Amino acid sequence: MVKILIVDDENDILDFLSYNLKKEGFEVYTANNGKKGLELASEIRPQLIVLDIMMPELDGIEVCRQLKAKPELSHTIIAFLTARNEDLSQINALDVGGDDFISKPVKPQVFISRIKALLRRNKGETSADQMQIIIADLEIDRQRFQVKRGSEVIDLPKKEFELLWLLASKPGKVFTRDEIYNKIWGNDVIVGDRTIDVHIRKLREKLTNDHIKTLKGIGYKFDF
Amino acid sequence: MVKILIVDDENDILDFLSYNLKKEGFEVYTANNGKKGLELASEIRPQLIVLDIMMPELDGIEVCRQLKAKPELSHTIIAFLTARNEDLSQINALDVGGDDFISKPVKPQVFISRIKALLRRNKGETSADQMQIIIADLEIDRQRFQVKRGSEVIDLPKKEFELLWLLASKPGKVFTRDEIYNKIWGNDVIVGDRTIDVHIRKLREKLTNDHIKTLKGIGYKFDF
DNA sequence: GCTATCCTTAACAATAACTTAATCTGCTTT
DNA sequence: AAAGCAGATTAAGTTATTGTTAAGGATAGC
Repeated sequence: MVKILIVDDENDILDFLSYNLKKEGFEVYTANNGKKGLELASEIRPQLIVLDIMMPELDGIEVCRQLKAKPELSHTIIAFLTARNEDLSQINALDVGGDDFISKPVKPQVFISRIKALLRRNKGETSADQMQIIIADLEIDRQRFQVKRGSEVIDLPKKEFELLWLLASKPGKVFTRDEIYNKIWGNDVIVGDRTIDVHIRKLREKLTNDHIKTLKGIGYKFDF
Repeated sequence: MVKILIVDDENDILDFLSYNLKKEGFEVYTANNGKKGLELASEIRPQLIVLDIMMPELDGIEVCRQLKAKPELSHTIIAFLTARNEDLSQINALDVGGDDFISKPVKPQVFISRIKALLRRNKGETSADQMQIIIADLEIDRQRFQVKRGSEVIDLPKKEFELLWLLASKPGKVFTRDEIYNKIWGNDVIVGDRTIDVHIRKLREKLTNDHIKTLKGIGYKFDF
């Protein structure tokens, strides 16, 4: 049975996430502050810990740091909960050893599917390069050149896949057209103005979800 | 008489699988939850257990773990039933001691032939390296350089066999042409552009089933 | 040495993926 | 409100990559 620990200072959120995870058959533990979280983690050794970043006293980042310091917990999967606006803390949290970010407000379905995807990912290999990006409701699999949304599998042709991979590799970052050209086509290849647009369009069509956002005059970004 | 136990929470599936196995002359038992499954298993000692992974309360993985803990059942063959999308959980289930995965929706013919293949396999040795891959409706046998589909036996020449073996060893993974060259011909050997295609074509011709998929500009993958 | 099977090659055909071009749409600017 | 701009949309080319076929060379078994 997979054990999951949730650490958040808001009891409502604990209840809500806990309920949804239990419904999926997980063994769920909760803690409403960082200190208790650390103690519980040592005791129960969960496979995965959901950590709210913004907490009084011991914040999520610090809890994560201390978890990683304990050998028995250093390989536990960490999923951070972030408020929509504090997205810049992502970089910091990744440095500290987090595996994923889930932004509040949390939709149950998205939450569950990311938790499952994370658990799955860590079973694979000891992660060679990065072969997978888990983001929003998508699982982008470089090994298969395909994208999964829940149970739906979407095969993508090469250029479309590379484009999605690029955008999703730094969610939120705006890529200019030039950047995209350089990374996907290479500096020397010259293609017309509308080529990217067409690929973007096809991606949007296939990932019905509207994650790719246009910033006019600037570029594109993956929004989640 | 070979005894088979099926554990699944959906009665429709129990009936369906049960019917097909009985038709083949097996002695079939069923349980519609993990707990009953464990009890029945201890009682009747089946040679093979078909276990649905996704079940409420006690899931298939956990049932398997508990089965393996009982000495009298630790050598029982376990075949997991998985939903199409949760294929990555395969790795975990194999860790836990599963012998095979059968993905839903189940086709009767495929189901039967895999069950038979599993029973056959366990007669032989205690599995040296890996000498056999059982996937989809195929049984790929490295010792004989041949493939079985149901009762049909297909002999393959070396290169074709190696190619199939490679692709089937990581189902779903895309192998680039370069990877294929390196693994099958070796880094130094240089063969023309069309060589792989021709082998692929011959494989497709022989395995009438259409498992080998082309991703243009990327490579080939075994799709199941 | 003869034969059969396997492997590779080459020429050509087929096709999916990619690019382009022409036309729209919506927004901003003046 | 018209013009101008940037991107969206479509459908129609193009091209690169793969499929197909047949034939010749290699290898092994007899």
